[in-house]
Amino acid sequence: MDRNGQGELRVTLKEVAEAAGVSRSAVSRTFTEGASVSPRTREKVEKAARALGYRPNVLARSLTTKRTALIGLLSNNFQNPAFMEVFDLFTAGLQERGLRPLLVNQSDQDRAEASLDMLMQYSVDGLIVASSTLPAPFSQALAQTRIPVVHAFGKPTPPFKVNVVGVDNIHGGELAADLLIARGYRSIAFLGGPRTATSTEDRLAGFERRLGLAGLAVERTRFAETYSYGAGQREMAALLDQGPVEAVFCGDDILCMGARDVCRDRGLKVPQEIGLIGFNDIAMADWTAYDLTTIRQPIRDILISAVELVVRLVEEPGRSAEARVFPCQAVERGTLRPL
Amino acid sequence: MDRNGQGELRVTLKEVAEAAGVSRSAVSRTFTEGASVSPRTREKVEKAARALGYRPNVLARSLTTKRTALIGLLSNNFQNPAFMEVFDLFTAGLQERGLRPLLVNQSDQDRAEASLDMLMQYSVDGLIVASSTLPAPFSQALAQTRIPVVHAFGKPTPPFKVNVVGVDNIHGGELAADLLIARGYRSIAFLGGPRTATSTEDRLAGFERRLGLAGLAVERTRFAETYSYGAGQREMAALLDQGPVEAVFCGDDILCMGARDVCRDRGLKVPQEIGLIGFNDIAMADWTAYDLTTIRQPIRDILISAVELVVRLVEEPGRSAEARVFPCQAVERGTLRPL
DNA sequence: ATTCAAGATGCAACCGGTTGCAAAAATGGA
DNA sequence: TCCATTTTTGCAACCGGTTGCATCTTGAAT
Repeated sequence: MDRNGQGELRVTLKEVAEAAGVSRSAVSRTFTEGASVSPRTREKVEKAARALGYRPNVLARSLTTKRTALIGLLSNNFQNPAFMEVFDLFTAGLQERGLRPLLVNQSDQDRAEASLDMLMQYSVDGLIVASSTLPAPFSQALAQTRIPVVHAFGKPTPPFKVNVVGVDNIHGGELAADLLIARGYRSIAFLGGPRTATSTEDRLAGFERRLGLAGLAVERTRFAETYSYGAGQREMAALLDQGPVEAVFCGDDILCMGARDVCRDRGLKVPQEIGLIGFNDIAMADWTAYDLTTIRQPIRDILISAVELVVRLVEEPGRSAEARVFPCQAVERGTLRPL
Repeated sequence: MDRNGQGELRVTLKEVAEAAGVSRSAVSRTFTEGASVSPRTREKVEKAARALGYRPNVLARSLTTKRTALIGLLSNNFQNPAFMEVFDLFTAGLQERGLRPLLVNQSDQDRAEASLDMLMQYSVDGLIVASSTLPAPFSQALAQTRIPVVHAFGKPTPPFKVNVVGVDNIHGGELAADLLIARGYRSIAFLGGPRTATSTEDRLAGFERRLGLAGLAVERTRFAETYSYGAGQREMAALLDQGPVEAVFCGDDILCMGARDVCRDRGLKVPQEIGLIGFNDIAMADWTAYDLTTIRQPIRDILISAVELVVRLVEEPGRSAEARVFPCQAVERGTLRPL
């Protein structure tokens, strides 16, 4: 008795039917969009339901409808405060559409198939993976299951096997290079995120290419193993220890904030003595202690679009994969010297 | 056909039973802990299951077991980057126990009963509310449903009707006062979070009481309407505009960071010209740009305990409500002048 | 008043599992 | 080897809903 603390209190379809003096089907139909019920029956049912405090059990329903309205939300960036924005937009976007986010914390890389397993067990209707660096075994396993997936912040790379919404990181890297070139920086370093992430590769590739066109080269590169403040500090310290540079392009704002703080600690004036440029334009980039010049990624657009896409995929399973890419944009604040 | 993109691929109990040449019950039993199955049957079933890629449908199971292993996670702090820590610990803690977090973004205050409705519809086993300021209609509605609830970061106040795990905010306020008194500050202001939050009240109450014992009083108080950097900036600016103070106790680290930055912008040296003390000791408090002296709230302990408590409540529904309170602790960094 | 199509209703089967119960099989002791 | 126990197994009912189909109403048109 009363195993789950709700026990006898949980009102079911049957009880409402009895109270209203109609069949169970009638009750069910009252609560399903577009079903055929006479106003009089509906009236009776609704009254009884209200009186009893009836709430349809979505999970039982899902058994026959094959829809749970559950959307998996998988991320490995739980250390990154910037991701709060991502979660906020995601959950809000899903809720607006009557969907529910089932969160998966994939911070420890190994348990990938366990995560997938559980997502399947809960019959999520769709899955959004929010992570630039999607572990390889994952995409494979993912392809096995026929769950609609959209990879937010992923790389849109033909042939499009998996749905992606993100930005053109190569272009982002180019924008950063343009800015540094315009300001006359010549001795330039790159401090990126995880080396394996395609986003890191692309940002660096675009950056190098544009620098190359201007007859410049990246003088030194370092890669942080995670997107975290501490990692940014460590790599920046190491970078400076290897010798001076005029400017550094950080592959992520959080890294850039760490970097900026080691400059601060060492008495290196930004932007007078060293220039810094980040990537993302997270909310904190605007904080006056940092005031980061950075390459903006339209996070909001990406997330809204990702939610919209996953919903569409659920409704239209045959749909072929699609890539949606948004433009980056330079936003100038105070970490680069003026012209 | 193939409505949800998984379609015929989804393997069911029945198919496994047929493949293994046993009854459906046998299959069910091999997948339920502690059921009676002979090694030989289990072997056959497991083989068939593996071959077919069978995954039990947790939702169908929940129909009879009355357990979904879904734990609601409700918060209204989606703007606060500090909450990333909270989410990380929560999701990790739940996952460890084979539970799943169903996220609810309660940022817009009004839709409280809608959120509850949906939590009931999904038959969550339990609910964790992570928010110091639990909207009033909420606690009432919550009491109606018999869902086990633990209110993390809430106020443990007798008679304990609802489970709470948090800290003694009064004591926290006292610690802050002690620190300021010891450093000889005399003209002191308070910059708190939402006025309605009991946590704010308590921190201020403890703070004032201890100041009073030392013959001091809080000179000015201001309340931010949200826990955000921007709100901290605004209130600090307003506070300074009202006239100078020697030190300010911020009811939250995020507010304190905003406050510190308006000092920085106005050329007010911290801690030489003004002292600042925060509350929480979030990860960012340690960032060298801020280096906040603050009152530490043992977030990790609170969250681990909250998860553990909700699990216990699910297992033992009759259990009477409990309050778990952890101690605060002063952590001294660089925003208060030395002795 | 009669006819007929459209709409409303209930029955019963089903979704993918679990579980009480009784029968069947395995085990062990004498 | 035989009998009493214990374990294993399958049957069938159930969890809380949905839905195809056949039957019954209803209302409009004639």
